[in-house]
Order: sequence, then C-alpha cells, then structure tokens
Amino acid sequence: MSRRPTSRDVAVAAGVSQSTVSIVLAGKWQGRVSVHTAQSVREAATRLGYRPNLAARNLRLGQTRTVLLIVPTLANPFFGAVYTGAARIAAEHGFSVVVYPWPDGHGPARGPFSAPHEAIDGVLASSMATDALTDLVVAPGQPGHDRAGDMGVPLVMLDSDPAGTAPTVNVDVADGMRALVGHLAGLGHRRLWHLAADIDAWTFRTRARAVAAAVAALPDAALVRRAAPITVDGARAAVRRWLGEEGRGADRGTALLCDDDVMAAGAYKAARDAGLDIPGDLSITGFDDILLAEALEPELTTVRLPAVALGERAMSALLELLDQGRPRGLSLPGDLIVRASTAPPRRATT
Amino acid sequence: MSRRPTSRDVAVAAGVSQSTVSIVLAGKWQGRVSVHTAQSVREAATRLGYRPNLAARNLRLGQTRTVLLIVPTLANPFFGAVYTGAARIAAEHGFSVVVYPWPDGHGPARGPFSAPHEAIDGVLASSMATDALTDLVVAPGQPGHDRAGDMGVPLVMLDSDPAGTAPTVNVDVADGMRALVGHLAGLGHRRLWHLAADIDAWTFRTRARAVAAAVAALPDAALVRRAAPITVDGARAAVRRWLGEEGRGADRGTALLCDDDVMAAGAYKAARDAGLDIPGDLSITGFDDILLAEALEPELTTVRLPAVALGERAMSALLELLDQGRPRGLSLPGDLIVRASTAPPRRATT
DNA sequence: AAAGCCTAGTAATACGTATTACTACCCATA
DNA sequence: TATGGGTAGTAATACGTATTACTAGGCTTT
Repeated sequence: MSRRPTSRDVAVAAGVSQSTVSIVLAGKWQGRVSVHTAQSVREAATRLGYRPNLAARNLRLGQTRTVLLIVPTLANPFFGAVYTGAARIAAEHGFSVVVYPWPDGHGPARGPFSAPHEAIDGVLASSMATDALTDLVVAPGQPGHDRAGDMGVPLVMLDSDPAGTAPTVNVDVADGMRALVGHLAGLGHRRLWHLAADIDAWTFRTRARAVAAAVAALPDAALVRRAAPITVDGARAAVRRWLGEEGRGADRGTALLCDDDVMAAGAYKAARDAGLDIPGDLSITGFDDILLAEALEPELTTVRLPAVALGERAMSALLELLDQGRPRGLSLPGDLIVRASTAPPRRATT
Repeated sequence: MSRRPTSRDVAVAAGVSQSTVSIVLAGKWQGRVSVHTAQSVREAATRLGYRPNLAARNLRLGQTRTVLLIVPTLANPFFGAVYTGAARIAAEHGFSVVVYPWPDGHGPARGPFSAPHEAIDGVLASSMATDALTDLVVAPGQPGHDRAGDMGVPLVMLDSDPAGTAPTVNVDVADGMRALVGHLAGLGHRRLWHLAADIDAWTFRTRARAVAAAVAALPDAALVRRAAPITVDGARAAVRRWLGEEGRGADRGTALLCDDDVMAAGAYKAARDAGLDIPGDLSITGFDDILLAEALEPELTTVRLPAVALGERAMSALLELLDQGRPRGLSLPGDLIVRASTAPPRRATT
C-alpha cells in the first residue's frame, strides 16, 4: 500500500477508533483516553509516518490558518522585510504566511486571477493599485465589487489608501517626503526635481502631493515633476532625457527627489552619464532605504521605512479582524537617513 | 444569511440539484445539461456571489494545483526571478506558485516547520542546505528521513546537490567560477582571494571547489580563502579584517572573488575604507548578477545566472514528476559579464 | 407495438478530519 | 441490590465538492 496513511490507518494499527486517534493527536485526550492508549496511538502514527491531510482538516474546521501576503514584486527586498514582520506575528498565533507576487506589479490584474486566495483565511496586500484590490476580493462585474472587504476573506491593506473599506496599515510617506524636502531646503536648494513613479497607487500619489505641498510652502522655490517606471533602466532613461532637454540652462534642478531607491540608482547612472558630480552638481534622494541605498556611491540619502514593523502591525490587524474585531488603521513614521548624496548646491540659486 | 453560499445554495436558487451545479460550473455540461438550465445555474451563481470552497475541492480531488517554492530569503531578488519563471510555466498548466521564505535562510530548520506544505501538490526548493530539505519532506526522526522525496509531496531541487534523491535543476556554478578565474588570470592576476559564503550548501561548496581547482591549474598562482556571511555588513567586516592583517605585504591578493553580488558590495565598502581603488588596487568580482551589480560604482564584473530559466525548467520538471514521469536533472550555463570592477593588477606579481 | 436510444437531469457517495453525543463498564455509595 | 458517577472509549455525523451510476420520459427504428 503506497497510499498515504490516514487517521483511520493509524486507528487500525493502534487498535482504536479513528476518533480516538484524532483526539490523541490533537492533544485533547486529558481525562478521555488512558495514558497507555494515547502512547500506542502516537507510536502507531509515528511508525506509519502519518501526517494529517490539510485539505480535510481545513474543510472540517472551516479555516486554514494561512494568510496570503500579496506584494507587487519580489525584485524589491522591501517586501521581504514586510514578510519577515508578518511571519513573526503569524507564527505566534499558529498561522503561516505565504507570499504571492502580483502578476502585474503594482497594477490591476490582467486576465484571470489564479492565486489560491480561497484556501486562506485572510489577505494582506501591500502597495497595490486600488483596482487590483477590488479584483482580488471580488471578481469584477460581480455584486460586491464596490464593497471590497465585505465579501470574501478579510483583508488588510498596507501602504494603501486609508479611505478604502479595508483597514490600512501605512507608512507616513507624506511626512517622509516632507522631511526630504525640508532637508534639501535647509541645504539651500530651491530648484527641485521630482522623479515620480508612473504607477497609479495611493502610496505614489501621496508622495507626489506631499512633495508639491512642501515645495509650495517654501518661498521662492520651484518644482518640476516627471514620471518614470520603477526600474533602474526606466529611471535612467527618464533622467537622461530630462537632463538633455533642460539640463543646460540655469533652470536645471539642483536636487532630485526620487520616488524610491531603485529609481535613485538609475538617476545616479544618468547623472554620471551626463558628467555630473553627486552631490556637487546634483543632490539625489531615494525612498525606502533598501540594501541598495548604502551600496551606492556616494551612499544615498533616503527615508527608511519601518518595513518589518509594517508587516507586524498589519498581521496583528488581520488577526484582530479574523477575531471579529474592528482594527483601526494606523500610520507608522519613517526616518530621514542623511548620507552622502545630498549637499548644498554648488551655486546658490537665490 | 451571511454564511458564504455553497453549491447547494446555488442549486436551490436555480431549482436544480447540486450535481448539476457542479457539472455546469466545471464546464462539463456539454450534452448533459440543457443550454437553458446551464444559463440559469450560472446566473444564480453570479447572483449569490458563489465561489467554490477550495478546501472541499482539494479534499475531493486529492490535489490543490498549488506548488510551494521555498527560498532562503526574499532579500535577494535572484529568487524573485526564479519565481517569475516558475510561475509562468505553472500558469500554463493551471497551477499556482506560492513562495515560502525559509525561516532560517539557507540553513536547516530550527523548531517546528510551520509552512503549509501539506496543502500543496509539490515543492520547489532552491539553494538550501541539505539538512533543511530532508526536514522539509519528512520530519526528522521518522522513517523515510533518509529518503527525502520518496514520501510526502514530489520535490524538485534548484541549485542543489545533484547526488540527492530528488531531481535537480542547477546552474553550472563551477563553470561560472572557472570563467571568473580565467578572466582574472587573463588580466594577469596571480594572487587571488576568495571571499566564500559561510553556508554549508551545495552551491557554495561547489563554488569554493571550482575556484580552488581553477587556481591550482594555473602555474605560479596562489589562492587564499575566507568565509563570511552573505550580507553587506558581514562581507565588509571580513574584508576589513583581511586587509588589516595581510593587506600590507606583497602577499595581498590583487583580485577578490566574492561568492555573490551582495558580498561584493560589502567588499567594495571595505576596499574604499582601506583607501584602495577598484579596480586599480583590487579587482572584485561577484556572482548572480542581481540589480545591485550594475548599480555599484564601478559596475561589477560577475556571472549572470539564468534565474528565470531556472524557475521555468524546475517547474517543468516538477510537473513531469507530478505526471508520474522521471525528469532528468539538468544544469544551465551562466554568463560571464565583464564590467568595470576588474582590470590588470597595477604591479605584476610575477 | 415493442425495443432501443437519446436527452436531461438526479441520487448517492467518497474524500479525511474534528467533534458531539452516546455507551459500556467499573466502582462506590445508599 | 439498586443508583449514581466517573472512566475510557466509540459511533455517527458534517464540512462542500466532484463524479459515478442511475432514471424518467420522449423519440426513433424495425
């Protein structure tokens, strides 16, 4: 018999009923089964190499104790840190976390959604476009599509629009951007460029608005924004064009705020290609503080996001949600990390 | 009734039996159900917002059409690329891939293994220590522990020891290292250092052996090896000590081979700390060709691993295994990518 | 008209587990 | 001897699906 052993096989081997096996292996046999019998059941289970069938258990219990963490990409280690935090809290409560990289990055789903999102008890979704999330929870075109989170499994969103129906655990990206602008302004920069991610997600919209507001609040400061893909090459090409078109005049920005560290790496390349010194000719800032930030030369001034804490708090919120609670959304602060990629502009513009 | 609707609810709503619902929604109703009835079943399902319970389906079918990809870490984007390849092939066959970052990196498990590895049809495991894999498939101390892959779910290993019982899909890391040594030797280097990962996994043992053999085959060449953690800081500290102890004499290596790109980033830092020019005073090489390699300044000479292809081939092998086939292990070549971090040694040592 | 076939479904069942309700037995007490 | 209570288990059941075997009724063929 090469068939995988079931609890009934164990029962036969131990000379007891299947119920007894279940009770013993669940550890709930105190006062219901004799020590001797319990021992022989465990022995039989070990001997047969029995492991419970999770599909059956899930069906019976109506839960899987598994949570799906949806991330836009695995190319950015930021989400690995989010996972770490979520997994730690989950483990404390007997839950597992499994990662599902969204097929289309930050964007909405194209084609059928194939993730096993029904065999799970809840979903954590990070930094996704809004459309993607409603598609996730309820198939488009079906009733409830406008009520994401009311149907399907409980959902907690990370780094997403707090105005949605699902609880959100956020990084205060607006404050982070304000800190960067404040830092640059303090150094004397007045002509700022913002290289924005070309993704319609809350987190990026918020960054753009925060930068605009912060610069607007400065006297005699100017801001120009351009969009680019969140890749080294995409950012590099965008900045190269930018410098080619406007780089000659006195109009050129003296500081470049990038929407994330990966884009900053591309900006470094483009600046070097154009013969600009960093930070002498151009100060550059990132966002996230991933590994890359410190590896760049000069080391990148950026905002460190509490990725691990983000994962922890999100998981806690989801557990509360599973427990019929009503978690409040919250927002964690980031930290301005000043390194070597920012300096006073060589020639003051005031 | 806020209970989630079942196929029986749909049946009642459509005025048919549950079997009919199941048949219609599975799309197998050709010639068994009238067009009119099929239509009303689908309409009822949509109206109720019915979605099948996967636990029940999995139990009934005895399969989940889900594969677990176990990776040592999400901090290294290499594994994101492996995922991409695996997911593509899986999707073509109606499978989903879910990622499980091993709690202890490349190493064996500590404490109970909490991954949902039973609710899946197969496992892909990448770059893990051997002990970790046997623990995964069969709990330690149980029969079959020495026959990983014979019990439990089918397993395909990536970047792992081909001598194991599970089929392996590998990168030819030995050839990659030989190419790097050959490149450096061609530039005139004779005193080589190898900064090795302090992990007891096949992939790193193989790299070390390949470097040793390649250097041994060179006339009048010398090699020194040290181990370090696979982190920027770990590598940086190791190289700092190394340069401090041996860096003064003529004994110092003129080229430093690092076991992966992340370690190379740490080596950059240490070299800069010591006032060494790269590649003038010290050539440095990496391995993997992750994003970081091109972002470093100077850009890193490394070996590009076909991560996406690796994931694709591994998934294909697993599907074959699930189909009762006997896939042969295979090994994909890497590509030497020469960038700016390697150059002839400033003063020849011969 | 009898026999067979096609159409359009349905009833019954099994997957493997966890749990609830029950029972048989033994012993102590009245 | 009857009653009650504790001990050590077991029988039965439900979770929701997919599938197999079956049936009722109408139609065609000989």
